[in-house]
Amino acid sequence: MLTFDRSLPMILNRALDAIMPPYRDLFSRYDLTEQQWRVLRVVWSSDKYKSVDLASHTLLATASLVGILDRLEKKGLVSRVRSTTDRRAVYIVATAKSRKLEKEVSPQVTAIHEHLRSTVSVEEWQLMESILTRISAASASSVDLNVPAPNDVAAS
Amino acid sequence: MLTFDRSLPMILNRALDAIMPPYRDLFSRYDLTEQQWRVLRVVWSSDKYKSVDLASHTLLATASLVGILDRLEKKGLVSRVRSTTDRRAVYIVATAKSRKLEKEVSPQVTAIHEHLRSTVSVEEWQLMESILTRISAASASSVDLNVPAPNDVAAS
DNA sequence: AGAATATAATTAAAACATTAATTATTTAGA
DNA sequence: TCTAAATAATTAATGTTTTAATTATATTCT
Repeated sequence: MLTFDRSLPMILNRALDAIMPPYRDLFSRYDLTEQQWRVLRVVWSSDKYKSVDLASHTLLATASLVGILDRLEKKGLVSRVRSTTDRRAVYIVATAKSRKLEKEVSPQVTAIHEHLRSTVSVEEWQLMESILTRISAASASSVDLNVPAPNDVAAS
Repeated sequence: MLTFDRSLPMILNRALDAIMPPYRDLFSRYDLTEQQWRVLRVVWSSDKYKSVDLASHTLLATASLVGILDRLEKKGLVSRVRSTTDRRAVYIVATAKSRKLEKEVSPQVTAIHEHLRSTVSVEEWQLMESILTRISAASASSVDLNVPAPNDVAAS
């Protein structure tokens, strides 16, 4: 029988609960939140990023991004540049200051990750990753099934 | 080389992002949030629960719990009963109204879970669960290492 | 061209998260 | 016993999430 403790959401939340504290401790030493770090990580990976692309890569809703970007901008870590070709769009770019931060923090993040990695074998790690990826993919596509196709018409 | 996309926090967050929408859709049909559901699930599993025990079973901070319980109480789904033996403690008990809700919603939650379960083999599911549990346990204990033991004295 | 539709970013409001401080009560120790 | 420390619940302040609505600009279609 399924107990609440062993439901997938609780398994995943418990794992996140267990692994995040070292990351959060590190980030807070640099006055960053976990979400701010997530945004920076993606911004650093490319020259330019639209908010909408940031959202998909960080798994943050665009509405949440607005406030996070406001605070990052206020700290001088990113700047917003209005696109000239599509004036609705805004590009988010990393500042020199944030590049310095990246060099300082990234190695420490890597160290935390390596420690996590070392707690199980390489094979187990890959297996876990592939299983979770498969469950995720299956869920995502089954959600899509509930969304009417472009030319779909309600039963009538 | 480690890419951000494949870090454990992102793998876990992506999985949660993929699997939660069906649960959230269901809960919102009953005007419940995910966290409210989590609290109810635990409250239903026993006659009495102190806030502090609810926190550990739901993975919610006690400070967050206060507001969630306020709203559940306002909806008439739980009530707070001050303990007579320890007047600091408050027991959270399920109301008859919330028991009705349980009977209606639980089967649908089970259905979502079974669908998730069916996307991978039983062996894979068990493996994933055990690997994540092991990583969680290892992280939790390594966090403890940074916390002074009861009789610990700072190096001097 | 002009109207309907779509898209990008933002705002608004309610719920929740996180950290630190506070209140009330209980327990432990000198 | 009386005080210091621990515990249970709460409050406060700041940051984030979620859903829905809004603004501005682009695109599509006739």
